[in-house]
Amino acid sequence: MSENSRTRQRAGGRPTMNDVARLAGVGLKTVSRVVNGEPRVSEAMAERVRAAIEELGYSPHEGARLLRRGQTACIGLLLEDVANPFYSALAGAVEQVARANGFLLFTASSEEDAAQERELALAFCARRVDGLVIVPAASADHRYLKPEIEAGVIAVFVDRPAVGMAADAVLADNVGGTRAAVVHLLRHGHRRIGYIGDAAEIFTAAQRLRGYRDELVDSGLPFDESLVAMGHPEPQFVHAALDRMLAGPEPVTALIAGNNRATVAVLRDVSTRHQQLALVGFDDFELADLLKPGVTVVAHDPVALGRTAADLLFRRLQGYRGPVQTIEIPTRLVPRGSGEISR
Amino acid sequence: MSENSRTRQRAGGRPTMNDVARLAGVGLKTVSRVVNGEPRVSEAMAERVRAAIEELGYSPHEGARLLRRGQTACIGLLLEDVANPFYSALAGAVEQVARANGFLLFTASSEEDAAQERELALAFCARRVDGLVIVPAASADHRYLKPEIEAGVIAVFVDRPAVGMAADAVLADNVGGTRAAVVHLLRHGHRRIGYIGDAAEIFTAAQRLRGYRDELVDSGLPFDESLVAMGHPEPQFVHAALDRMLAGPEPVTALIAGNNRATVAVLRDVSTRHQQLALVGFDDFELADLLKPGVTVVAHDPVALGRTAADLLFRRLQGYRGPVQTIEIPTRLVPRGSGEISR
DNA sequence: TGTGTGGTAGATAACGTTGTCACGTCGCGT
DNA sequence: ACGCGACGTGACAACGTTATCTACCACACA
Repeated sequence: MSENSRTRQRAGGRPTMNDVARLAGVGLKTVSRVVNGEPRVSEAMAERVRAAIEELGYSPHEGARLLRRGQTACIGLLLEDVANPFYSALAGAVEQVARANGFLLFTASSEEDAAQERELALAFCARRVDGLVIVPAASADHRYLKPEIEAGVIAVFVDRPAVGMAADAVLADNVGGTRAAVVHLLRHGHRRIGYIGDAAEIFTAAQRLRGYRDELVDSGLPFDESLVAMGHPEPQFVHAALDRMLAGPEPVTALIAGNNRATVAVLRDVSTRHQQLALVGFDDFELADLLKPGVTVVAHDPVALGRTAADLLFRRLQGYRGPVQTIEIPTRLVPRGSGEISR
Repeated sequence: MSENSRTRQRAGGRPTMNDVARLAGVGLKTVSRVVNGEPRVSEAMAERVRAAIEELGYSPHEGARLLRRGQTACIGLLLEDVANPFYSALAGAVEQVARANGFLLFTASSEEDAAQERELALAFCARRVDGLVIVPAASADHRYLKPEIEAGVIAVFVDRPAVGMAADAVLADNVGGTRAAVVHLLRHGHRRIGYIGDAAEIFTAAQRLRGYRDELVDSGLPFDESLVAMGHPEPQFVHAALDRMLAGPEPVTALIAGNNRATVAVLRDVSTRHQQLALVGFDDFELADLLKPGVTVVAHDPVALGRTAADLLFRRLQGYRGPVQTIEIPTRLVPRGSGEISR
């Protein structure tokens, strides 16, 4: 008992394997064997060790174990903003896969800032995560990751591809998504279709714009710059864009919003106007069906995105050495009313 | 050069401080001093070391450093489900505070399962996180954390208090919130007010129910069990509850929904019925203002909740030794129309 | 010339694990 | 009786850092 408490105090904090060994009167390695369930330990020894563990309340120091072992059983997830429902759904999926593989997950938000992304990614690497799932910040250049990847870190990019470097990526079919949106609106008779998207240096924003333009052109319609507004979907920005598009002799009769933020901003703004306006949003969102009219969207699946990326990461961690790949997750147009308003 | 590459290969993976020391032809500790910016290193030495670091692409192994130092500069965040917008907002706030303090953040979801919560919390502790922010799962008992806390881990509970143990907690004013909701509905002439909340063993659900009951009773109205439904707010559950409450000679004319999920479920269900029903939801949510009518809610502030909890955690990590405390974050009724429907 | 003194540098021992190896003790076949 | 695996056990080094302590040098001072 006094032996016990003396032992416990020694470390100041937690009991170590050494303390257990001393208390049980066995060798250090024997404790290690018992803790790890290795064979060739006599039942008598094992029992003594277990008793000592119990008495001291010992729990193994994972950090030390993993230092020795050379891997950490952690992955890092870097996204733009956990608080964005799209990314939090993605995060939930990654987390689930990580847990299923017995890994813990670091999470951090780059806040769409390339420097912060880099800093956080390198902080993860300094912690020697085994892998990284990254939603790149706009205008980031990922060459900074090369040394880490050469050192063995597995990186998988989601939603946006790596820049300056070949790396696995899991992307949504952005081009196909806006193409489908345009087709849908054309089918309902619209010929003047506006587009409000996020800042053009964001990969997904650029891709979606491309889908919009390509589909228009392929349909024999002009691509009119004045019907496009790219920028952070702040209320003022959206308001000004709508003012512009709805003015003049040929106002737009339909609008595509490039992401969930833009869609919401447009809905807010339009609700203060009198004009009827058909709308298709990119990204599905909760309650889209409860608005009047329901909001037609191009849905893509953040959960599939996250799960697929994490699965690929773990396949690589388990030794899969296939070539760098880009996986595309399909998008799907969900008609709910707002896109079906006819001219 | 061949020395260099041989050295680099040695570890199989990354160069270590030892490799740097060897290449620079200096002692191990000198490298350590340079890396940590300690004084008393001659400029000549420092320069040689920096050159070697550069050449090898060395980056320090944070895990090893922290093993030696005895702390990890990590905290763990445990919540019900990252994908729930309420919790992801909370997570974002915690993450921000962690980053501001130079800490990394582990995130995991308990999925409202006490066993999983325990397992994850202990996994965090095995990684020797310095602190823990926990949204307890329903019917969890937190005595399992006692040894960890005695060993120095700081735990702060958010949204729901610890069970079986005194611990810091940051809670919303749940009782006050539903009281305010009841007052609001009474003021608009309602006398038959239903309540649909989450499972009764969830702390917040119980508290909110209490506020509802207390305010009714204080106002001289009867508390009628048949107007209350507590359970997972699945569509069928909500549907059945509404059927019951809206039937009979004295149907409810107003309803309080106990959380964001319940509110949404109620909205969906009500939209398929003909009856007019006043509604106040607990938890604000995006687009609540865009629905027709706008949804009146009792808003509470997940960001304030998370930030306050994390701040308290870090104050304790910095040595603050005040008594265990419970901080209550106020709630605020936001009238938007759905609660203002008169009888 | 001996002696402090102050500033550098490195050897060595930790931190808490696990892997390698060597040791002793069986039981068994020859 | 002897060698020989198989088994159980523990000493020891290693993982990549940091802290402690000692050694060295140069210089100023008595």
